[in-house]
Amino acid sequence: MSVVTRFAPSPTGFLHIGGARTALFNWLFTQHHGGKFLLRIEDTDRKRSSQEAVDAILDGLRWLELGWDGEPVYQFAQQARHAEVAHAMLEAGHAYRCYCSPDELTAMREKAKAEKRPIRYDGTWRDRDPSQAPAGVDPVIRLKAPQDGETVIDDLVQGRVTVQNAELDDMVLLRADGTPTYMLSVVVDDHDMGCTHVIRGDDHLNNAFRQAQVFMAMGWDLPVFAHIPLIHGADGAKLSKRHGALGVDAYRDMGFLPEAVRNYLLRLGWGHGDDEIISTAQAIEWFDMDGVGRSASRFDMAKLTNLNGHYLRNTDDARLVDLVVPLLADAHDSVVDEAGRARLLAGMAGLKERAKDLNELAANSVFYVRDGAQPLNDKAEKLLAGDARAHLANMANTFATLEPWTDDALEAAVREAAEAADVKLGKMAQPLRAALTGSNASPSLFEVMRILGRDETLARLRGQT
RNA sequence: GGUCCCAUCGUCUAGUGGUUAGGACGUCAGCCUUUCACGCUGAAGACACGGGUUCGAGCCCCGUUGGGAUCACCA
Repeated sequence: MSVVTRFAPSPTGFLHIGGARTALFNWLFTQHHGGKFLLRIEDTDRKRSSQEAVDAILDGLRWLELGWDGEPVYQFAQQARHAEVAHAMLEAGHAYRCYCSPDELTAMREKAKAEKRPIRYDGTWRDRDPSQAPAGVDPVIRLKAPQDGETVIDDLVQGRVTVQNAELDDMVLLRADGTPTYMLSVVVDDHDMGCTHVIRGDDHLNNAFRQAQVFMAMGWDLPVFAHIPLIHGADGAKLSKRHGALGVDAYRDMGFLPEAVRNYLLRLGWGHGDDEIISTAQAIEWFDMDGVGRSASRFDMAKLTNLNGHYLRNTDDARLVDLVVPLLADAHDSVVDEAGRARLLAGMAGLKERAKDLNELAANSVFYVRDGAQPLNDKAEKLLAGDARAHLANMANTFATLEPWTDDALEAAVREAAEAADVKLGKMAQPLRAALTGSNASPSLFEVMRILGRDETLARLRGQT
């Protein structure tokens, strides 16, 4: 039997990091087993669903490179089918009409709460004859759930979980207005889509029991469930916007690479021995549910950042240039021309060693693409205080006739000058760096000068004197 | 509150009855070095607690404590 999984977000907001991990696990699971990864948009809550959210989720999945099979299924469009199943259950005696008003139900709950009894529907209409129905009340259809025995879920992550049927009440399948509830829709859609595995957040574990009852009432095969633990914020509390429950687009904007985010999310709650850096191909080969832990994990921005730095350093220079050029234009007001692009490409190896994310990479790259005297940051300003500018002028004269224009020759010239002036190399090099890059930190000074070329180097040095 | 789930360094985890409890991120120290990074070396740092079972328990059982999820005509 071929594996079919689905990712089923509600389009009520962006694709947050927890949803992204759920999608990743579903995707990896199907890639590993050679199955199909389907997408279902659970848009039955018309008030909270929006097309913008659908787009954001799709964009997020695309950015993470988690491709799905076929067209997304929109749950709202399946309404008639869901209602049909509810009526079939009614016919078969697995469901019944309930005429309780919302007020009555509220009163029922209040009473149960006051008496410290479990809060659940008391089955008022379960065995009552429909002839006793009050006039003018549209009934809901409730599941006629088994009252004795227990329901068992053999969960791939949580193990065998059992709940007494007496703990479960008769949930609503079809509302008074004839629309299906989520609990019904999920089951029907999972069945109709042929899902063999349902991999989702463990906030759904409790729902699984009632959903299992619907599957059984319809005589359908139960999918294999895998409820994966939720991701918490750094403080251990539920993920909130303050610490990571951002949309994946926010991580893209923070300059993270999709492969770094995937690797991080994979290791959050899943392990394979001591392995940390895991390529997507390797992940597909290794991934399975038995490696998934059962406890919630905390989101750690520092580790994501570290991983991102690793992937950045191992990314092809040309791809990084392509990623950085738009950032230079947008955030640094520097439109990159052909010459700038060539410098960027030449300097990228040195640049990428020093950045943790694309934004930092772009910021550190600006000096390569902005011609002329560089604006100085505070530390660069200090480096050029005192007699430093005089050294600059001397060095410029030396460089004017230096041959060949190579890292080694450049370094030799600067070392010689430092010796002649009887100062340490740093004393000579740092002011040069400040003038050339506008900063106190940069890639190798000699590499910078080589890439900038003689004319630009001289222009920048003389521009500061 | 009922039900369900969870519990190894600050964080992510390895560990399935016998280990000096391992790795990674982070932290600290040092090396490298023209700066900043990278890299390298080293250090500190954990089995929540209490009972069992066993020759022996981080691993098995029970309880306690702590955390989480869920209890709608939302999804």
